[in-house]
Amino acid sequence: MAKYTGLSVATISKYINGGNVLDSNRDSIGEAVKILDYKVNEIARGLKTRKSKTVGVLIPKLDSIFTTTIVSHIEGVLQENGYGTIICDYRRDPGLEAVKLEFLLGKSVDGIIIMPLALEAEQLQKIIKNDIPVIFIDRSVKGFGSDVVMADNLNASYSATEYLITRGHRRIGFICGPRDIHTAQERLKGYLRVHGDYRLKIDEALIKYGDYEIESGYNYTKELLDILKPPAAIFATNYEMTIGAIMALNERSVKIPDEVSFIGFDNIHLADLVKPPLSIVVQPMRQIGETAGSLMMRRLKGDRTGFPSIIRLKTELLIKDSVRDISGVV
Amino acid sequence: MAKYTGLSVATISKYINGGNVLDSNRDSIGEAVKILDYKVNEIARGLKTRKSKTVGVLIPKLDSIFTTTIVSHIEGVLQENGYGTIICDYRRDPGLEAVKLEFLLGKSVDGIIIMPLALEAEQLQKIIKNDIPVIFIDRSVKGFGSDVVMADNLNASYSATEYLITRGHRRIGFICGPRDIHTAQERLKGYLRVHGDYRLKIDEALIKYGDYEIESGYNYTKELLDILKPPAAIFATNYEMTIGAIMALNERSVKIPDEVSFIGFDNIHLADLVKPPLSIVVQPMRQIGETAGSLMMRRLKGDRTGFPSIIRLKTELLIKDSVRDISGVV
DNA sequence: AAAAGCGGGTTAATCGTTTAGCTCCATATG
DNA sequence: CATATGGAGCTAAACGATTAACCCGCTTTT
Repeated sequence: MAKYTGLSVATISKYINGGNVLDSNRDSIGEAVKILDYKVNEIARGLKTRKSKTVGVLIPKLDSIFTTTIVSHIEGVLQENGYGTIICDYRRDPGLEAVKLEFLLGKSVDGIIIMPLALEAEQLQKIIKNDIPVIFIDRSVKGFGSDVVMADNLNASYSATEYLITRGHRRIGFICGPRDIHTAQERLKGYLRVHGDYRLKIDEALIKYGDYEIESGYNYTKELLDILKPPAAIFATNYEMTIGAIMALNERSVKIPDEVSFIGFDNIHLADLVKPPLSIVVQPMRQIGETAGSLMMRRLKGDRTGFPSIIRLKTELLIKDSVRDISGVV
Repeated sequence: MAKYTGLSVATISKYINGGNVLDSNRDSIGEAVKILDYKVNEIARGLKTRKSKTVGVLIPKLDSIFTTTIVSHIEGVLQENGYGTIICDYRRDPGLEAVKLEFLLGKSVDGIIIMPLALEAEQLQKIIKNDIPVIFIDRSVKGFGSDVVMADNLNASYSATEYLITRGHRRIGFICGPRDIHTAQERLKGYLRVHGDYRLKIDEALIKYGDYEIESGYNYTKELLDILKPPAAIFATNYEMTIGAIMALNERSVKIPDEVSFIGFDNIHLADLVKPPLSIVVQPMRQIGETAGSLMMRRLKGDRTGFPSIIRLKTELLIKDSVRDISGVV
């Protein structure tokens, strides 16, 4: 390049990075770029600027629509800004989670977006010594002050449960996520709070702690059906457990909503696939991804306004035909 | 590092890259690594070796289990080998497809794994001027000699259709993918070939060309139900169209398999979710991902044996209860 | 005993950028 | 007219590794 134009590399660097260059030179460099098909070598640039123009995305699993839809939109925003997205799936393995986090840092990513599982603040602190931006999605890590983008899980669960209550349901089976996951705690809180607000007693037997996998949705639904006074409604609180619950209900030939009313989570496709169409809590996956992506871009540009910001995005309760109104029935 | 040990950087480089170093020095360097918490700067290394230790993965959509499961296993293999996976979702947009491909190359990836849509050989040739390894998954690009890893679509479709035929079905609705996609062509070939082998006539009205989206599965299923002599069985040939088909059948309250027999594709979760459980053609997603990943690793190591290799992986026909045996019925 | 071989080290160039600091020249200012 | 001012370009040093070329001294070979 320098040779072709007869200019020094410094001038060319100026041209590329928008410095002052004479029009005539500007033209000749532009021409050279075309002819030599010049592309900046981002690696060399990265060495100098200590920026790799990539961000790492660390997620628990890549085979769940919820996660991948978010990732897809993160990737979209980042790519528009010239940033690459290095993805790491830790397969819900706490060991891998830390390993892959280190791996990402080894690749000198400029920022990290994490959907954490078992990661703890201390550990994070140790692994991430340079202060690159970290954004959590869906869940946060206690004691680690950082931006978080998540759905408003508490209200999501509150209003779904409230919907059941106002339709006359009093015994509502609740298939919850793991006790140690923040999202799950929030969803449980919503369930509990609405019971309090409506002065309803809580029957612990109706609360099942699953592990967010199909299997547990399946097993706990069966358990719920088997207790002495089975619930008149079941609320499954994530994508996979919704699938499992439906499998169990189908297997037992339980009629929805005649015998049991049902509300699921996330699984918007599923909603219309089974008969009758299911009422579903829908998380704003696209919005979560885009918000996380653009927040990351802001942080990468050095804008620390509002740090650490906790962004809760509204969920939607999609009403279909899987809930029976028994409020009139005595 | 060099300062700490009193050795030259060259010696340290040898240590890192496995050259001959005196035991005593080896120890002291090892100690220095610990104390200084030294990590090789892959960017600097990349500048010299012209390797970024990252592989680009270009896919049409990140919100389909089929794709993401594959990506997840690709990522797994690559990560084990120290390679990062930069992902790009082109959202089934041919424009974006080329743009993101260039983007990936701009990030100096060492190799590229593509699930192509509209990309053509010529275009590819132009974009990829340096001869980095390219591996196609699921579909190939005509005229571009490169490794391909895919499911054996022809046989998959052949045996699913054959299964229907041997159960007495003669009019089999076939919801095919787009005419210009190789995978879809292969699946169609299987359908046609088995008809030939069994000396059955083909009714063009039973073949619907969808676009691999839910919507088209839904619409074409309805169309199939509406023709004068509707098919006794329907075979949907991808994940999304299987969902759509089931939605349509549900909406029309068509009983499976009493009124219509059904075989779906890929959607293994769905299989048990609906009543009755669906028979499904299952692609070996994990195997596709792992094969593509390790093939990429081999190519990156310079092993060109068998190039270009076209790897077809066996699919499985998962038999459940959605097909009625009418071979005895006259 | 001299030559050859080799293990283990060093030096210095290099990869392709960015950037601080300098020079040069033209224009504006007092 | 002498002096600031500042635009545009250049030089050269970095960034942190790899690597070719070379050197030293010990062992082995003849």
